[in-house]
Amino acid sequence: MEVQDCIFFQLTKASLAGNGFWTKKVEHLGVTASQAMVLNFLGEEDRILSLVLRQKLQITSATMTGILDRLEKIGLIERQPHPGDRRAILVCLTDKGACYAKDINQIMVAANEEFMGRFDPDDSRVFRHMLKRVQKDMQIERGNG
Amino acid sequence: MEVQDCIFFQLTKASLAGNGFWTKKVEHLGVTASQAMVLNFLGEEDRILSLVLRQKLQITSATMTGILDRLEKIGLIERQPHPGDRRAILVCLTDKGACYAKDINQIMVAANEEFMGRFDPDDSRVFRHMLKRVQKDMQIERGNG
DNA sequence: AATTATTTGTTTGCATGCTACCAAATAGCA
DNA sequence: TGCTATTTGGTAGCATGCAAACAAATAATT
Repeated sequence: MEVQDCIFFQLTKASLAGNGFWTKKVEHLGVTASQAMVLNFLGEEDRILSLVLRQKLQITSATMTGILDRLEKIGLIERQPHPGDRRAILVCLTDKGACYAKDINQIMVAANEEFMGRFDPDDSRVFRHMLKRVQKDMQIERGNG
Repeated sequence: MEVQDCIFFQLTKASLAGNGFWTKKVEHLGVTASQAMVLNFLGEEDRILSLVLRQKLQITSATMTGILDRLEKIGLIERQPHPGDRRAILVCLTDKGACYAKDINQIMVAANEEFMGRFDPDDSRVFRHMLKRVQKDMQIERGNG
């Protein structure tokens, strides 16, 4: 079979295409696609356990560490100690980070509409449904790192 | 909006899930998901221009260089000079690489069937169609690197 | 209370992916 | 022919992603 017909190839390329689109929408803020996702999540639930954050975003702790390092470096988040558990960390938005998170949420809504708007609504619905199933069925246990 | 409902997030996660599935199918050969894609393509068209290869696989020359380096290191491909153009390179399978390519193609067919088989055929069709559209519409000019 | 097991986040090392830049070779045009 | 533009593959630097190994802290067990 040809590579172009391989579902794994198609998934990879579609993902990179979507990611490129999303990157262009947030790069003027000086953040990457993944960083923007983290900020958006913190905009909903600030002062959150790092553990919860990475479970929601489905990334390993190793990946999380790097992203938080960079967000902290540019002054958008802070790591704060957890009062009841000295192993754990609370991830908090700075004032600047909170502004960014607000912007990013609006950008995200608009980008999703722009990206999906040109497709047939029924196709879009099936597409979303399939993506979620693929994601869930294959989901790996992401306990620790 | 929530991150989980963001199409870019969903695409990324579905892609990683699919990639993880594919990786497991080929890792016993000692190659990665991307390396397996390259080998599979060479199984169809051996002794191919590096340029053509990276256009078909839609990767930059920078990425291509790394993948070819690693495949060459484990003795599955060779870089050969192009007779008519001293800038260009011909990518060739070794004997061992040709065997691997053959195996990988069979694995690919089986993995695609296993991965997609559990979905409704109509949904699968829409899914494939949407993936291709996303990929094509967003396609970036990948001239050089 | 003391030992063991688990959890949390970091570090290390690897493989992709990108952009930007570069040297060498070829192509095009004056 | 000689100069410029383009093409080709490579390098450097960065950001994710992963698994595996760790230190520190907490939980569980004896």
